[in-house]
Amino acid sequence: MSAYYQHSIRILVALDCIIFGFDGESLKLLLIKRDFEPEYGKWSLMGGFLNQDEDLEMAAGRILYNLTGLQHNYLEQLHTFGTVNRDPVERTISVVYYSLVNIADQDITAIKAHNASWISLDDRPRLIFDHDQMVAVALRRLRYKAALHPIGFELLPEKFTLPQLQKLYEAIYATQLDRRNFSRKIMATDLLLGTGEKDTISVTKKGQLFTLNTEKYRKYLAGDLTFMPELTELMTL
Amino acid sequence: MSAYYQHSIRILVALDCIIFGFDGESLKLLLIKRDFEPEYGKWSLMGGFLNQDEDLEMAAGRILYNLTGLQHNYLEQLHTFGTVNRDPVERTISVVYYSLVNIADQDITAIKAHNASWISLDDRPRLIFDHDQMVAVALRRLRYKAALHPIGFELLPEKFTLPQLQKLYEAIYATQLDRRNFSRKIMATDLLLGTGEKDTISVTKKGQLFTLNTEKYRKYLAGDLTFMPELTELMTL
DNA sequence: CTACTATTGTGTACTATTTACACGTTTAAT
DNA sequence: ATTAAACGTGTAAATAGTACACAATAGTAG
Repeated sequence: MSAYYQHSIRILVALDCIIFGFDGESLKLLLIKRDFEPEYGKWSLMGGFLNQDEDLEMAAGRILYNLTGLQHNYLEQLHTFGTVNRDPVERTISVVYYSLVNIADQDITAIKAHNASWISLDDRPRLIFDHDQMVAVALRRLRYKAALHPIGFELLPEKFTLPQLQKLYEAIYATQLDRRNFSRKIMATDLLLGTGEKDTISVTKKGQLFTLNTEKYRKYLAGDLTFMPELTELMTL
Repeated sequence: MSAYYQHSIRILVALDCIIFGFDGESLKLLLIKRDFEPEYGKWSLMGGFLNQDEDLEMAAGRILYNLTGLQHNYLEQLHTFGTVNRDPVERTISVVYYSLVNIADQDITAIKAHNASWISLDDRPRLIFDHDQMVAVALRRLRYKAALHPIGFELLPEKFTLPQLQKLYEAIYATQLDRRNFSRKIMATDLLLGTGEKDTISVTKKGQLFTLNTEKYRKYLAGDLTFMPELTELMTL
């Protein structure tokens, strides 16, 4: 080993996951009430430590899988937090990922086993360490990203109606959107395929159910097309 | 110490800095030709290891300062790279920052001492480890960010002309912009203050020199205003 | 010192996009 | 059958973006 490396310190590398969900009304976070030390009894994000033979992304996926039973979700690295005293037990840097999941797909048993629950962003309790800061950064990133790329769909079930999609965007940006303009805008992207089926939930007129046009969707995600740039104004609200 | 922490591994945390500059013609990177091991003689980004009592951001700033003699530059965390075998010597994760500096302000002695040079993005040599990937991510981020926030100014001297600013944007996005529309667009942001002075470089008609309206600039950076959203199309080119 | 060239500064018409707003249709409950 | 709530589609006005034209300035060549 090179002398260059010899004198440097080795420290703990944690991973924390911010897991967003949407229940049709408000944006939710999957948080755990800790039944282990340190900070027993307090609320925190789901986390863990990096293993020896594990890439960062793999580790984040493992933690997400353990908690939710979900794999192949939208998972993106957010930021690395490394203030000296952020973890009072031992110097630890935390690589934070955020994930978008469809609440309906979750594994309830796994979630209960971890003492986790879905909590509305607005009602969330104070979290341990710098986890509140992590959530704030994640929300900003979600707004940033969802304005330019159609990642919102990751939060919805396979089939969804236009009003559902609109409610989601309104929840993300904490704003009201014009139903008619929203509809035209979304339809112009060619991202939705009508299924012919009708919504079963709505009490009055039932909306048409759509699925994602996955081919177009991939193009948008790859960045060949941008989505709703006019929302960029709301990114940092 | 908690048993929870006991079994986890501790690993090396490196920092690498991607330093962008602009010489009036093309975007440049400050790269070092390594006169030390490992990978002696090859090109790489400027990097180092995290110290015990150092925040991540401080460490990145230290590395940047050591190389360029510059402080208080634009410095933003980019991404953390942690593939298992990214560093063949020992498992290391690298927290990567990117910085925008005004080439004219640099400390030439410090740069020479580190065997560093400014290299055009287009002519850059192959870099060690995963540094090429880091640069690719940084360039994408720069394009993303510069379309929505006026960070480009960080690359220019205190006083600059409109044509200089335009050349910068053309370099970042590898595109041609209409001079007249660009001018109107920039002026509408109210970000520039005319100094009355004239350019000294230009051979023919000398353009007016501007400085940043720092008050407006801060508002834009804070995200209260967005900059050139129509460029978002070019973000991922 | 005049004509020429390259580059800067400002203006205007045209097109596309966004926004604001209206009316008819469907579903279920009374 | 009537009513209320929510869906679906349309259109005009305002805003923003694009394409293009011409005059002014500073150096250079003859």
